[in-house]
Amino acid sequence: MSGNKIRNMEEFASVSGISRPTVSKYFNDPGSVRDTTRTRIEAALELHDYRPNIYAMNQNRKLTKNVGIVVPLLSDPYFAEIARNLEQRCLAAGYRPTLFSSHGDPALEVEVLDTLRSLKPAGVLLAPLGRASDGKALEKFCEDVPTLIFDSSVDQIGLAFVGSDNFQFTTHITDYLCRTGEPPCFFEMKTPANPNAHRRRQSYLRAMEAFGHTPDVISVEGEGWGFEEIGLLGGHDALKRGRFSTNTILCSNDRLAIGLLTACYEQGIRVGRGEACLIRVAGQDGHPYSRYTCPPLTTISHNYDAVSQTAAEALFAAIDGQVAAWKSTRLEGKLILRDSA
Amino acid sequence: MSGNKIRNMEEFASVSGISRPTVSKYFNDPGSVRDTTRTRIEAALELHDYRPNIYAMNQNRKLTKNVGIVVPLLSDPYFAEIARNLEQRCLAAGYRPTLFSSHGDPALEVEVLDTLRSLKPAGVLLAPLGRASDGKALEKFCEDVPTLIFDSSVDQIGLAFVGSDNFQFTTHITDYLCRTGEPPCFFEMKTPANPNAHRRRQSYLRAMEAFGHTPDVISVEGEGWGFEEIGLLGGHDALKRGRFSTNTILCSNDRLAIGLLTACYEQGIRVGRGEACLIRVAGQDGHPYSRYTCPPLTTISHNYDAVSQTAAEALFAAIDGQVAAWKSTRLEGKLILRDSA
DNA sequence: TCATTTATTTTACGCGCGTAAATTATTTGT
DNA sequence: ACAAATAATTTACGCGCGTAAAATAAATGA
Repeated sequence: MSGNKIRNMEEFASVSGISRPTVSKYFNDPGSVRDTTRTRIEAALELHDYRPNIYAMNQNRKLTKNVGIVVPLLSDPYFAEIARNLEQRCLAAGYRPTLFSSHGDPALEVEVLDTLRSLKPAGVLLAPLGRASDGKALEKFCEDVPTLIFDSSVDQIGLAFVGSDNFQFTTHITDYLCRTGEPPCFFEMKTPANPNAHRRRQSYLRAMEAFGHTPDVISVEGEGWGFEEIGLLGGHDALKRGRFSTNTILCSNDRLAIGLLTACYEQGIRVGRGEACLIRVAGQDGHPYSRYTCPPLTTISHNYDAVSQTAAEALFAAIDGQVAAWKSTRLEGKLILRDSA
Repeated sequence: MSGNKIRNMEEFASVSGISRPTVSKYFNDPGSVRDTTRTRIEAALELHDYRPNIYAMNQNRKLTKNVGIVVPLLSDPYFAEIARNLEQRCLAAGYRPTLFSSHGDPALEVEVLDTLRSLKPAGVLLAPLGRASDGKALEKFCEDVPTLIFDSSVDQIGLAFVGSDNFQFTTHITDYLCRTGEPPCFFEMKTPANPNAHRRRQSYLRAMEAFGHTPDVISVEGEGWGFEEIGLLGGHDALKRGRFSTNTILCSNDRLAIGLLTACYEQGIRVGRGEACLIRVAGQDGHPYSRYTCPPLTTISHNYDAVSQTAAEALFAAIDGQVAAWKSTRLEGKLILRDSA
């Protein structure tokens, strides 16, 4: 930690009594040098706090240790949470993660990929914007950089896809709602940003048919990623116009549900499964804030840990040279019963 | 965009008919070359999509164009929003921002600073964890790297401090609450992570005295950054034990208020300013989700734009060599009246 | 037009490290 | 103790660019 300043690896090598190439080897993989050598290097490291210049390191390395993590919207706690999870797995595996957000903007998404390209990352964990993404740009990027797609799938690009099983999600929660009360209608955005939304609608329609009920989809207007606001405005509108055909509303996602709950509140409509409640509302995603809505939101939650782990491990395996055919992994969600439905 | 691949600046210089050092100059500052030269370079750029190797660039540059943005917890939408704002200002100013989160962990905060150091950034925008931060480490970092502290101040370190005026925040909203109903009691964490919390409590005490009311502070247990959970549990406890001396509760921050609102809901206590409401609840911060609580939360909001702008501009000025004495800028918040109080 | 200012080119060097090949030292197995 | 396997060292080169100094060219001004 103290001692005289070390300028470069050459100097550090000489003070530690090891040759520079060996020191270089150590920093690239501490396990690749002999125990006694490692001990001596680490002892010297304690005294002189030297760190290799990462720019010089990455300049010549065919493969950097960088991993890019890209999400559509970092201010969405769902993505923030999954990004955090992925970040820590990268660190644990010895990679240097860098976080990027597309901020809901396809042009920014392309810029992020461009920036990422110049970082020469060993791999990228990418959650695309979805429908609005520049498909060509994504595909080209995936050809150049080992990329694992997560959360929302776009064709068969990249190394693999890892996400949640939206069919299972919606089927499961629809089933629950049917068994415990009136069959639900489905509250969604007319033009969702995310392809998962389509799967959820389809799955709702199928499930309702399978259960012998008549489906009813309420698609509200609204563009962009301000889902709560869209749910709020669309909810107000639908409530005023008596658009909900049953007392149970399944929302396409939790953020929409959060907005709808606020609309219900503002119209004095009590939500929940109690006696005094007029309607039931359920969401999908297991959003970090779903616990704190009023009433707390019944939802079906992503398996954050499993999604992150599967995605990260698949990427690391690919980086390590383990070739595998493109594969789509969709993990099941878990029903979280709360007071809203 | 198409054309044959350019390997390095040498090749790009020759295809564009300009010397390499001039091309290098262009990439460091496009405005520093003659118009005709710039035009020719940009024309060549259209044809050959060359991008300088950032590692080679940064290796020898005394000052990179990197700017680090560090927040205590990126999954908190408040920090996510301010980080996004800062990020875009950096990009607009021609810097390369990189986002970091301490994830509420002092050890991680130190690690982040260590990582940042090796990035040789031109400057850093740092929102410290606060009380839990390793003060020595922060101070040392600020000596080595031009750092602007924002959100929560720690001594007089770094280039300057930019944040909100917590005294004004609390005084203002306390005043509002007193004028419109019963004077508020104050709901806070006993051991808050953030020094702003102390300022808010102090300010509440002063304001109450100034207005001739008796203050009442409810400090709830709970460690860490799960404020909603702390507000929920502490709220339940305080409600059960009749700890609130008035019908008006001012929370130390919005996330705590979100938890408290959920506790109220779960105990069947109607919140708001209407006839049927038993208590009023207000928050502080202008959290992105405060609009969607039930009832929507009355709060006093940070001036996100002004804080970001002031912070970013102060850092850029310092990077440009404009020396200025250490200074603390605290911006006023704006009262946002909603239904909760 | 000529001197002056400003931009560009040429030349040359170095940054800090990766990496490959050949050599030497150390460990391991028997 | 000796051969074989493994690790470390020496030597040497190159990556892609920044940057400084000197020479040259172009723009500017009177």
